[in-house]
Amino acid sequence: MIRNDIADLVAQAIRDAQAAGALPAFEIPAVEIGRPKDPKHGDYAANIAMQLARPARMAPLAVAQAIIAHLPAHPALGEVQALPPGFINFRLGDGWLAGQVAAIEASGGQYGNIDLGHGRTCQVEFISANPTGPLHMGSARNAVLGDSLGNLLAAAGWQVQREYYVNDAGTQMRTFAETVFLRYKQVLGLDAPLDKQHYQGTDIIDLARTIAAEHGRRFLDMPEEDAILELREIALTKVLANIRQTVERLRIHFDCWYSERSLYEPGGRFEHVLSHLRENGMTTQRDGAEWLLTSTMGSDRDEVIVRSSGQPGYYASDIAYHYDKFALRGFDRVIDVWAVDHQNQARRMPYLMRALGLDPQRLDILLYDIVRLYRDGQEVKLSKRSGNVITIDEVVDEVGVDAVRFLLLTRSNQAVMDFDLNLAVAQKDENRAFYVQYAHARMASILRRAAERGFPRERWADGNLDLLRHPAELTLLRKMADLSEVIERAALDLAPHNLAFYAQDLAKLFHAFYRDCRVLPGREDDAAGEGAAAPEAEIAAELSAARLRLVAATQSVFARVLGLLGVAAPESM
RNA sequence: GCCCCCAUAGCGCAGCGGAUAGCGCGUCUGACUUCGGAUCAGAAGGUCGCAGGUUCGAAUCCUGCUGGGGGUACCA
Repeated sequence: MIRNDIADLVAQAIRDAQAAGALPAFEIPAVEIGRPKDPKHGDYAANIAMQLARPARMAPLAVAQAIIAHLPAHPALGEVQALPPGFINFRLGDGWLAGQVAAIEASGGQYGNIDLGHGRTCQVEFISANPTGPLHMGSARNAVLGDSLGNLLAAAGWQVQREYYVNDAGTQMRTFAETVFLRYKQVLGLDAPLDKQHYQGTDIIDLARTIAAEHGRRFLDMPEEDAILELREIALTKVLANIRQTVERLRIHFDCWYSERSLYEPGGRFEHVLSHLRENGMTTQRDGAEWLLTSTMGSDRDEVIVRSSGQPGYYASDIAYHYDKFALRGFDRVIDVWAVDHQNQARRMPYLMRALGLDPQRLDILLYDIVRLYRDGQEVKLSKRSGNVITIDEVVDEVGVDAVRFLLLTRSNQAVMDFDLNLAVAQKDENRAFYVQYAHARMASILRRAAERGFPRERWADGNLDLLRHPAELTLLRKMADLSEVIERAALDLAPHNLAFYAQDLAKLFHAFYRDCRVLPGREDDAAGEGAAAPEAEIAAELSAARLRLVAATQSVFARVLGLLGVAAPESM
């Protein structure tokens, strides 16, 4: 990455300046390279001279000049200058920028990739919504964040595994099964009122109707407990099938669907972990329950691992599941994507990790804030209890996958998201997904046109990139050269929204280039011909070839970024 | 009570301790006989919630306060 190269060059220059006596001896701090906002300050800036002013006992500007005087040459660098109060500004060379077209072509669609992961394994676990009904819009943000994060980490050198944790154990599942049973009885004409704690959603009526159609009245002719258990399995299968379908529509693929219940099978993970913890003296009996001694790991309290009833406690599944992830399946790193209402649980995870003898640094919890849905300016309240739910499928039907994915990625994770169904569906200026996709389609259109006008790829594939010197061309190239830094920032912060903003910026710069720079040989050719200057016509064709390479390269960068976001890159629209 | 998150232009939001705080929408004014006008250019619009502190330098870090959201159980 060019920024790191510059940091290395500066550190080297300081050492050389010290060796030459231009700077006094002092310990060299880490060199930070920033990005100036104002383009006239160049592409990169170092503030090191100001930091060194005190130890060097020199004016910041003089330090900066001494560093520049000893700066080794680098092919990417153009002008380098010192400016008050002591910044060193670096400008990328035009030739190097133009050469990025070739670098993009050679990257095989992987331009911008970096290597933070060094091939280590990283599991991203996301969605993991209770399988008690269709996925609703709250899960959509989770889905899109998790999936894009997976793409991003893969681009950053991690070996990514995507996992959906199926909460098919516990009391929620029990309540769900009871609700299905009651609805089933209702469908068959029996009086079976729901209780307050049961799921009120009408989707379960449909579910019960289907089950009644397939299985008849047979669940009425067996002990109620048996009926509930059997219905639980049937309903679970159907709900999961529905969830899988929705997930596919969102263009998400999970490598593994992990059953919570499997943790509690005889001889399963939970038993294994529990005995492991007991052997290590990490549990104790108190008030009839068994507690995990997280207080010895820095927590303000212990956690119940086995309730006095004999049932596993709240954190039992988390303990067994994460032990499985790290100690048994051996992921180097795990990221759990959770909604902000799990913040307390998230805060306790590091202590659980320590109690398990695992390094908490290997686990990241990505907390994101809620989604508020609006229609016609009115908030649509989601409430599972009342059964008022807007499903992902409904919104995708209305808005389309691309708008849903893009819009959900245009907020930072910890900002509340207001999602207006009408705006998203309007597909006008408000919809940024369309703006970005339009830019890609326009590039595709230009390349199609070139071929139609007898200028196919073979004729411009080796166009002379040194002709790319127009400010609009160079600005576009600068932005593309940024991609690896955007990927780095987004991967380090677990913040895919950086990519969504980058895509918009890039689209804007492409449109500016399109405005200022004619790509296809057209009127400019004719004008040159009228002036009886045949060589100029030839130059126009060469310039056109260079620009076609630039357009094709830009298109591939766009496809890449849209791919990381999980948004389609259409050839036309 | 305690803990976490949020507060930036009329509205919606970006912004890794750096230079004149940006983007979109909205408003106003403009741009197609030429590659996609689903586009582009220009203008107006800010005491970065308030008050202190750290720093050569703070929207960014620290403390306190105000306002909004969330979390705090042998419930999941």
